[in-house]
Amino acid sequence: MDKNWDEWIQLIADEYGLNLKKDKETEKQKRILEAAIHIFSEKGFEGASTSAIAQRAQVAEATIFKHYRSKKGLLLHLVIPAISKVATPYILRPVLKILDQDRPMKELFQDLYENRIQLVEKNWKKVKIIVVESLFQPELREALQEHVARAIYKVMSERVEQWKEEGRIREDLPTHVIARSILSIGVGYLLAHNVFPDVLAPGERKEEIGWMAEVLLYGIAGPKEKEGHNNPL
Amino acid sequence: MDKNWDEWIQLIADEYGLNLKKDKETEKQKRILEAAIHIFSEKGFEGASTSAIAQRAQVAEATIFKHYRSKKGLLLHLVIPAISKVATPYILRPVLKILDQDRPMKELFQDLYENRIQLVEKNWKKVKIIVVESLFQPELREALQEHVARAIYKVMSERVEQWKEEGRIREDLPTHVIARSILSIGVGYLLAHNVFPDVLAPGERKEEIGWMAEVLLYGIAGPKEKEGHNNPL
DNA sequence: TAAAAAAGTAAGTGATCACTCACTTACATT
DNA sequence: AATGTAAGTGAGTGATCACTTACTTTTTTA
Repeated sequence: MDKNWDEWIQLIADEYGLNLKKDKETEKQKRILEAAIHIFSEKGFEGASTSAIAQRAQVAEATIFKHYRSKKGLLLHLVIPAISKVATPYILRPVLKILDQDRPMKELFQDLYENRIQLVEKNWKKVKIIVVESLFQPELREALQEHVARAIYKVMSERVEQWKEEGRIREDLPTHVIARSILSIGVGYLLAHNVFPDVLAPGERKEEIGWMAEVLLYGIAGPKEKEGHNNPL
Repeated sequence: MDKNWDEWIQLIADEYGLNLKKDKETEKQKRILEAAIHIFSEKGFEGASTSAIAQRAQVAEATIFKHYRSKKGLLLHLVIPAISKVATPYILRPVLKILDQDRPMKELFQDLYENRIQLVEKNWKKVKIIVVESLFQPELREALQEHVARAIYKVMSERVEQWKEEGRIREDLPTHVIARSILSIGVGYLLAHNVFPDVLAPGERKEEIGWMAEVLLYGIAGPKEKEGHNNPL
């Protein structure tokens, strides 16, 4: 969340007429945003038509353009505030609170996964829009990479290195590998449950999350395979 | 790859006029397919226009419709054969060959990741099209889930259960959790490298894959955390 | 080699797209 | 109560969309 981020947002805001302080939102504006989230996430940005959004929001099509200037302006009005929030203290605090507790790592990762999975699933439509659209709009992808991925990585790697010193995490693994592994296990769960349910995701959530933390910390190797392993113990 | 799959393909083939045996492909047909892969993967299905594809393929727009009937027919002509192949002996054999070797698990997973990551990266454009479009086209998603995800899961779970008996994999973890963990680590690498490069993916591939297998098998916990763990040894 | 079939295309088609314009309505300010 | 401003809209606009038709060229077949 450096200065470039704010500058970049201001550029986008000027170009697409975002009002960054959204205190004064009309009833109809709220309906438009809700409809846009629904239809963008269901059809994708290009597949969604402004007339369909207007119809769902029960407003005239012209009203959309009055407030958001263009279809892309409408998209960014949904996406930019959401992205901004992610690296924000408000969203990041629960993570820090969890990570900085002096408890067994397993409980800690369970809480972390529980917390972030809830957050993603509650905002699944927006997340889907952001992820898909970042595949096609380079500026969005760069913003996500530079300001969200980097911020998350920073928080994670700080903790990882501290844990290494305390002997709670293996010292022989590169920090970026550990950070990516933590994320991979979580993303894998989300993909399995939200994109291909029923196949890779049969269990209860609480229990599943327990297994995730278990695998992350102790791996899947059985006794036969562990014999030869250079255990740091 | 059961009977329903073949029936489903036949239905789609009839509706969209796919010729499932693509022995007789014209020079121009190849150019159209190449152009379609390029433009679909860059702009998405809805964002791609048939005129742009025709232009890139250096053919008249009508030629596309002569061969593929509709835009969606063109998409499915790319996507269905690719999906069909995945659960096919030709594509699956290398996996079985790797998994059924009597070698240390770590070497085995390294080879598995190496092999599959190469396959995905070589076909990255097609993979991107299939993944994104399956988010928006329910029939495509169901086909992927029913026939690819299930097939992969079957192969994986058979091996996992065998390994459990041999003591090479922990017996206390549910099979689906192990299968998903193996996939998650691989998918995490692919996402990091192909969607957000430069941030989570700084190392050499060979080395990275080594770390992936290491984490998968032995976890990230340090000596302090391992003390209390119910090690199956 | 003549006829049939397939490949290929130029020039359209109506439908739908994002977006604008001219205008009315609602509301806050003084 | 008058006035300025923002909210909201019906009826368009040209551009572009996927797709068709009527036709020519190339290849295959008998």
